Amino acid sequence: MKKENGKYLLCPMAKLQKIIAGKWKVYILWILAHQTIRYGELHRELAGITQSMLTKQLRELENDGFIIRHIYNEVPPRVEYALSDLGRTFVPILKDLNQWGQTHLK
Amino acid sequence: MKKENGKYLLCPMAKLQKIIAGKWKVYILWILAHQTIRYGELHRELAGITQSMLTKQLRELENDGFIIRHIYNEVPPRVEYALSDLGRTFVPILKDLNQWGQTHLK
DNA sequence: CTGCATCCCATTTGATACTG
DNA sequence: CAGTATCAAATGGGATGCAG
Repeated sequence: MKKENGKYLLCPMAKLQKIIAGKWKVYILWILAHQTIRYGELHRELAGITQSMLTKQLRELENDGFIIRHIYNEVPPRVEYALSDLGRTFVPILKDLNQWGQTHLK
Repeated sequence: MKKENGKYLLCPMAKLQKIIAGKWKVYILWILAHQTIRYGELHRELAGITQSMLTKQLRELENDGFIIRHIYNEVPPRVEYALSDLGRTFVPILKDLNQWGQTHLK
């Protein structure tokens, strides 16, 4: 590992950590990694999350550039969420995390 | 991805997420990934963390089986921290996270 | 040097009700 | 259906002082 000014280069981890720090972020990304999904279905998959929290997490992921929100002008309203290009680059890591968890956290 | 009872298998991620959720956990692991280190030096590397917080995080990582605490009966007291076998299995993921951050979070 | 105890604040998360 | 608003609760994190 490289050092700089005698300190470890922790910076690259900093932003990344904030992304996966939330209680639901990785779950949301993990679901979106496999499919585009509507708000309502996402809410059902994430048993336990409240609507307000889900909305908040989705907004943050959107602002961080990880996901894309597609609004259809229909009645009833329909909104779909999908990974962005950036989000897709993160999928291999999600798979590794999942694999590690299955292997080591029995 | 496999489903079970109509829900995604999020469980493997659950415990893992709690480990990396803390504000300092990944940093501590990242430093320990490269060397065994004393409490004091770790405290200096992690600029900004308070002693009580560092102690707390180290205890949690120890309880989770990620790190090992080695106490030397000396005066002045000396305590060294190192990754456990389990902790070392997590190093590749830490490297991937770091690499991803450097690539995508400029 | 290592690290515990106490108090305190900020942020995060949750419960509930309501709306276009 | 897909949210927003409001309030309450839990948690995380920090400041400070003390101790073996």
